[in-house]
Amino acid sequence: MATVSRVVNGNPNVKPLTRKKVLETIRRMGYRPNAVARGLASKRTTTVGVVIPDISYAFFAELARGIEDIANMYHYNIILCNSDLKKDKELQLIEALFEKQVDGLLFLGGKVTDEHREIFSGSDVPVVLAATRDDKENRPYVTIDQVQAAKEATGVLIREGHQRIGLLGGPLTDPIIGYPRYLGYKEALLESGLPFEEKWIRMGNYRYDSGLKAAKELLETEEGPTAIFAVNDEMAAGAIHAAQDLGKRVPEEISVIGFDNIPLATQVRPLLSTVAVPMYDIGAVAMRLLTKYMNDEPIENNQVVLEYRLELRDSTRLQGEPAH
Amino acid sequence: MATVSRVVNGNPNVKPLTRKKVLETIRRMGYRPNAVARGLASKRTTTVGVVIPDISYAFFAELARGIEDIANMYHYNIILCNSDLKKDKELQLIEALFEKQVDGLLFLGGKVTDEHREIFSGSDVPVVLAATRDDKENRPYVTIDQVQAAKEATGVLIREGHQRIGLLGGPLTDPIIGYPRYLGYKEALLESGLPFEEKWIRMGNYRYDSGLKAAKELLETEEGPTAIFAVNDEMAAGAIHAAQDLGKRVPEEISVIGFDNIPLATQVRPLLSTVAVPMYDIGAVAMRLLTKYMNDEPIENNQVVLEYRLELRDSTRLQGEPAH
DNA sequence: CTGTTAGCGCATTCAA
DNA sequence: TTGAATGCGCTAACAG
Repeated sequence: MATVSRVVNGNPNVKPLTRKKVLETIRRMGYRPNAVARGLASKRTTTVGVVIPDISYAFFAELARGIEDIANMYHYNIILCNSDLKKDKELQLIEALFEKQVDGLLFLGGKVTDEHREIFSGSDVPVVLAATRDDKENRPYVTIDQVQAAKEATGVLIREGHQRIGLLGGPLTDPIIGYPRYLGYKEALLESGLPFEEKWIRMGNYRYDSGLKAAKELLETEEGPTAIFAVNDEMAAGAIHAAQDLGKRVPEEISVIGFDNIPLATQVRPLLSTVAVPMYDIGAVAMRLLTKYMNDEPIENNQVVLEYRLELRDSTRLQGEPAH
Repeated sequence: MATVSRVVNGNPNVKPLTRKKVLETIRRMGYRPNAVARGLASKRTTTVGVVIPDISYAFFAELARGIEDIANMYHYNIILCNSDLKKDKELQLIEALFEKQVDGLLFLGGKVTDEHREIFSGSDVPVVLAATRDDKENRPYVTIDQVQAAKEATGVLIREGHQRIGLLGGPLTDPIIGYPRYLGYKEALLESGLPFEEKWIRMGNYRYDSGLKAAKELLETEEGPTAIFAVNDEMAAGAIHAAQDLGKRVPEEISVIGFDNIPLATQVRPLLSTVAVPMYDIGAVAMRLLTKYMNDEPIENNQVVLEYRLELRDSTRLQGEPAH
């Protein structure tokens, strides 16, 4: 019995001939190791929990792919849970994941509250944040500099000479996307001495339809913006179509820049200029970092800020890529 | 100890006062049940395995959302695995999932081979197929009638009066999408007495870029098609843009119809006419069916064919919805 | 209604 | 290099 355990787990202390015989017998009997029993005995389940806002968003789907690929590479499985960004659901899911004895947890894109911190620190399971961060406590994360990126995106419109730049934002209560990207927009305007006007700001829910609708409102007003920064690509695509529906040409009359660089960005005409966020990499790097924690590998940097890139295509007029 | 187990599992055979005391103590101690131990003892893990081609495809992401929602509703967790439609990877994943003692398995959108059948029947874990089927063995599935739907989509173009109808297909070796949708296209043409020409057929990989490229080739040829049926929306969107890039107006000069009705269909101009596939429902119904198997509930129908719907928007000229 | 007992299928000592 | 014994934390009879 112990010997079988040894060969199944690749323990070298088995005579080659014995190993061969065991393997043969395993094959013949169709023996399948019970990972649950193994998990109970070894206290390792080789599965990690992933709490993600909504897998049906292109952004998170791509991130999840990065996570799963790396997990698979290190022989982990992932238990995937949609949180819809609801705190109570998040908490309940994390609890359930801990009960299932996951070896690690990836928490994506939600706000980290005291309740999160309490449940996280009540366990010795490593937790890595992805596409979010905890600015109060020191917890490992992988993300990008949202404020700076939003600032640069807005900067593109400014350098094109626009004086009236609108914002298609997300809820300011969203500390992960909505607020920082709003902040970047605001800072860019203020630093350039351009007017920052509430009336050129509309909040959406990150979906195409909300972008379409909000952009229409913006563009229909007197003295409306001549350029729009949307905090994600879906809304930006909506803005392009809103402009077109109103008979305005993009980018000749209206410039639009988005954020994320989801596939949709190259599936609209004109091609959408945007901030290319390394979605897959955020997931992959976060998962890799988590494996280091789970296997007690040395960790040089547990708070990684990935690079983004301005991807200027045809919905803006500026050419080339500015340094940043 | 047994009493604690009873209150944790909601067993009614506990005196209310005792229950209260146990609950109180649990809270005070911060006791967290170990689901792995429970799984070993009870032989139920309340987790199901999901093998899916690629979660970063909008189609499967939406399906996965349906699965997870219903799983969550019935207090199951899902272990999500991307197979990339590779048989060996699928097999290996299924094996790993069985080792982890999943209570059930959802197998999505891959071809079911003899090797699949062997591994499936070598276990008593219930398996439900979603967005695919096994036409050789009698296994539960949830899907739509691909051939008929493709036939109707093609029929829309035929009724518009087109004589030269092109196909943007998938690999004919793909028995789930590529082949049946090709078949529907072919049957529709033949039944209408229209020419079925190889030269009007291009195979893509379901991605936007391949649709764009293939459609360009098709539309640039002499005597090219005046209408295109793409077997999925991404390629259809590519076709719309290919036409536009060539200076042809959609739908005035070229009609395009897609398949799936992913969000992209309403995020291009003109809005894409397509076959609305109930992606979320396929996932949800499949998961619900699986819960019935896992809980030994009576099952009236274990091979469900869901309804699709023609969603005629602006990339075709036909109005309204034909009966089917 | 509650406590006692015996596994669940493994990994992990410890001896041999 | 191998086998025997122990226990991981729980559920499921069973007895009381």
